[in-house]
Amino acid sequence: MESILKEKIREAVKVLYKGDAANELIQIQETRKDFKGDFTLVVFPLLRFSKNTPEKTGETIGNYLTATFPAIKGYNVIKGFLNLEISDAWWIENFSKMISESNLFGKSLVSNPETILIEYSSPNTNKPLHLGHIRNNLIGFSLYRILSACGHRVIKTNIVNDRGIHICKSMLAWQKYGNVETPESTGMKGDHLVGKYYVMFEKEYKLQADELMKKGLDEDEARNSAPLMKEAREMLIKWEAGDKEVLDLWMKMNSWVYAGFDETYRALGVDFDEIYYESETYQHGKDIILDALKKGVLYKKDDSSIWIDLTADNLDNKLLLRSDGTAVYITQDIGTAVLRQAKYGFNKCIYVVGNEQNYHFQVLKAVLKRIGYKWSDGLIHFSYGMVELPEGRMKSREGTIVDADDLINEMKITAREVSLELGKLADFNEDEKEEVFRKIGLGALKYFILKVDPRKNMTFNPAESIDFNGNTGPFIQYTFARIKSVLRKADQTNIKYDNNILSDTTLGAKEILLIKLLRNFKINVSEAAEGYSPAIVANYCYELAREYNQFYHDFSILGEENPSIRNLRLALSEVTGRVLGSGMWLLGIEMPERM
RNA sequence: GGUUCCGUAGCUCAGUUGGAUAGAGCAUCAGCCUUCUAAGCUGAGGGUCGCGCGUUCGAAUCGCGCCGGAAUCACCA
Repeated sequence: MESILKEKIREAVKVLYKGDAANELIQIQETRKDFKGDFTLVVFPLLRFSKNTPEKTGETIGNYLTATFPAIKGYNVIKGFLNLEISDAWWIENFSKMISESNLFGKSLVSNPETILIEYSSPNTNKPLHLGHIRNNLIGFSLYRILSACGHRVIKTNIVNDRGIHICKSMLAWQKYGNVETPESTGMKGDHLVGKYYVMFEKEYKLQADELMKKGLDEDEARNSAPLMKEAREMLIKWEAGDKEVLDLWMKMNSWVYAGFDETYRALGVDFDEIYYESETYQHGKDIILDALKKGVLYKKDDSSIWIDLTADNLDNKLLLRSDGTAVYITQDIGTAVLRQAKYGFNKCIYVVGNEQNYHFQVLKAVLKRIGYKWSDGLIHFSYGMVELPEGRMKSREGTIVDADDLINEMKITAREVSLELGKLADFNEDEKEEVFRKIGLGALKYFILKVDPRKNMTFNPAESIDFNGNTGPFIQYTFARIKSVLRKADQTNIKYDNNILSDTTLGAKEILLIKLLRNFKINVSEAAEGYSPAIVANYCYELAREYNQFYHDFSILGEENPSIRNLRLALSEVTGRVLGSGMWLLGIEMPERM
């Protein structure tokens, strides 16, 4: 409609004022709720053609449009704003198309489909996943769905940080204090078991360092010479040298962790097409760096460490390989990126990684560019914000880390409590009930996190996250369940709706409002894709649910006497349900039929 | 100190190609279930959009300068 209107207005300017209005001068927007009308033309930019007052210009154009364009039934001018009123018949025709549409997002939204690789999750194998990972996973997975829905080819990948000194720490602690504990023997989830030993290492290590400081060493010396730290370093050297005993232990403990991660991923409903392991890609990164050194892009210091000078890019000199030849963090990212490009030939590679690593990704991009990879322009660091608690940042030292598994369980428990209290599922069996509780608990958690602009830091308030009223996932799920209930009842009473809404059906203001909102779905999805923001979809779903609830409250659907109006209302309900379901699906949120 | 990001109601957040009287939810107060699911709906109070200057017919939105907060600037990952 907007584009047709623009065309008509352009024509009006030509006929009325002999002017040629450029596209950006014709500003159409939806009329604000408190004014009469559907679409509004901002007339200020057109005054240069009319050479008249804003009011007079608005009236002249309004008259012209009403006379020549049947879809416009009237207009009013307030200050410099021309509010156009659209005929019911036009809305009905528009809505009728939506009813029969099978694909609500429209895969054809994008004219140039791209191959997009998306990396998210990126866990370390020494600790279980926490709240920060949850945000990361949810954003990454939702972006995958949104970009796919727009017609792109999207590959979900994960890079697992499975090597390094931090991994050795948990291995060493397990060896020393573990009493050969296993997930089976303890009943603990593997990632939690390994995490326990990582914490144990840090505790013992700190005791040793404190002891040495009492003996007069300064902090750095104490940290470096603590026996545990020395042992961990020796273990890393053995690992890099391929020591069988160390490798066996490493593989055993990592396999415990992976089993634990898989469980958490399954609970969250996220997955990957390909998982990369740092232990498999860092060597490739080293080769690339050594190769680039030969070409003279990099330089070697006297201690034989390898560096790149990025001062021309407004960055620093950056270390790429240590003096002992071992890899640093960025080494593996270089290797991984090259491997991925070779395999998939991506147009874009989106890294869903926290904003604390902004500098790292600037460097990564600059390094790849300097080495000569033109595709490095397609690397995008999707820098999402930190999750903080009401009392500040999560700190492992203070034990304020919110564990992912715990949180998911708590959400399910809360959902169970609330549901049982309301007692609407009396005829469900236990499994069916649990399934609903799961959907609601996870829906609440996912929506709570995804409704916030991903780029901003957010505060996670546990008390608010378990509130299922207002702007929450369960509110939207409830609206959906309510719609399903109406449709079931319609079915039982043999009231069928059909696609043919009579064009002379009278529309109420609320009904027009709903139609307008529904047709905005696609626009919101493509905006979410362009801006990499699931929050746009989340907030859209909320607005639609709220609007529908008002409509539901104000009007009877099944009780409506006039069959064509009843049919329209049923169709509105059905399409609203479909759009809510699709929108929430894009966020990875499941919708219960009843709750 | 350099770089990047952020600052909107008591709290959590929406709000951009600059547009009309800045919106929700939570919390507080007052109402609505004999009728399609009350996890809902209606109403009230609550704002110098951090501060100042500038650009413009028009600024929460753009520019500059302050103030406040976060992240980062490792031979850690």
